[in-house]
Amino acid sequence: MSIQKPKQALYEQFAAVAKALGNPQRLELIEHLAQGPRSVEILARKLGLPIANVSQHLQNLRRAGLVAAERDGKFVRYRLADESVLSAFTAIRAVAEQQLAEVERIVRGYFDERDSMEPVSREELIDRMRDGLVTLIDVRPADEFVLGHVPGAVNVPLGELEERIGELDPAREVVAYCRGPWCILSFEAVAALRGRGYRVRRLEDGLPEWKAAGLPMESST
Amino acid sequence: MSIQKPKQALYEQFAAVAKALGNPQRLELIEHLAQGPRSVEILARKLGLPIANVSQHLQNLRRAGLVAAERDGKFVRYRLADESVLSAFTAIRAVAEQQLAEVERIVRGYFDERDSMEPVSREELIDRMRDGLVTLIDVRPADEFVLGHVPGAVNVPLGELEERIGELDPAREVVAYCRGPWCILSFEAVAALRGRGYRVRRLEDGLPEWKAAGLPMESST
DNA sequence: CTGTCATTCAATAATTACGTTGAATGAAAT
DNA sequence: ATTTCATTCAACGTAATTATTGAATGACAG
Repeated sequence: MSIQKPKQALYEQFAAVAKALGNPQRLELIEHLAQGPRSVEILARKLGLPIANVSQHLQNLRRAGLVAAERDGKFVRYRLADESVLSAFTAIRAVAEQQLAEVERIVRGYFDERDSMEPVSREELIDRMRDGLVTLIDVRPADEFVLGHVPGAVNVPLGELEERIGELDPAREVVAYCRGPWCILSFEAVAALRGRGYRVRRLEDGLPEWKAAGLPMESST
Repeated sequence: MSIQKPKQALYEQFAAVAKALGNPQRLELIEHLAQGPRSVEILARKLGLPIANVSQHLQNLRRAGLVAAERDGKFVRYRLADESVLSAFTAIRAVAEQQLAEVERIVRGYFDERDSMEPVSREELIDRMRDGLVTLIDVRPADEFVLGHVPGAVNVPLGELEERIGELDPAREVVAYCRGPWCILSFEAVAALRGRGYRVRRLEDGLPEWKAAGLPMESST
């Protein structure tokens, strides 16, 4: 029976991909790489992990074919190997969202806003931006912002939100986005601004999804 | 900083889903369950594994929220918890297909047909079936066939193909399908029939994808 | 050529995952 | 009640995964 062997081998290939995704740190790396290419050092700083550790995780991802790397002078620039990697990440997140009430509970537990946290869709945002009705803020750190952001967005990193709150017109609705639908930064921003009386909502997705949808990007180089 | 804790917890939830998918046996279980609910014993027979082992894998999947189980007399009927599980499986398979030339190589290595192995799309199949141009054969084992199949398909399990080859009209094109795009059964069937001079192709997907697309199903109860 | 910096490698220890075995449940049939 | 059968549990040894550490590479600057 020549059936068993290749079947096994195929499932092992598929499992290798899933196994590479089966680690919280690596998933976080993928979410960062979904925003654009990054060096090992930058990623290590973002995750707050030792460089050697991040390097190993990245090599793990590379062995599974999820990321690619190329040398750029002293740095090694890692990037997602393919759009299908983000699809897989998204699909896994979707399973978690649907199946694990746990996920909802975690976010709810920390951001106990009884009032509306319903997100804004990309389409709605585009419409309201065109009509000049909203202020769009990107609450990611400045270094991520310069590497790429939604056109028209103002960068207000979460840490600077308090001091720069005067820049925001209280008469206009504010929409905040960051790295993805479960990225904590935008939840915190919404909570903070709402506490100051602003009308504010989160964008349903983050930058990677915006990019994947083929919508225009802007970068400050 | 209240940011770290929930972020970690979220990525752990996502990783738990991927981790459950990161095992060849469990992926094979999911592919079987994508065809319909199954008992532990049936799955164990299909995979050729000890029952206790399969039971543990299924509980593993259940803990991650990928499958659900309900008692039915002496049996326990397992099923996919949600359509999103099949999406995740498909997305992971897509990454493997794109990234790992290995996958292509494995199949090619065992089925070294230089001539056209291009599959038939679902749409093309539906058209040609309506026009009565093709014989559609389901090469899965009979027990899987009776639990659900594409309307109009004839069940010719791979093992019976040789002896029942007379039932197939050599003047009509044959299309074979089985459990999924990489299911080995249909590759073997195509190779065997082509060796006998038949015009024969594989359906690009298998039954789970047909079902997921909302196309009609038929079962022989 | 030397020093510096980003990255990788190698070795270790702690933890977790895996398959196997035989016993324990739980439901149905005799 | 007892038997039978499907499933699960508990315990074990083996293997794989993980983070950590310090040393090794490889590229650039002076």
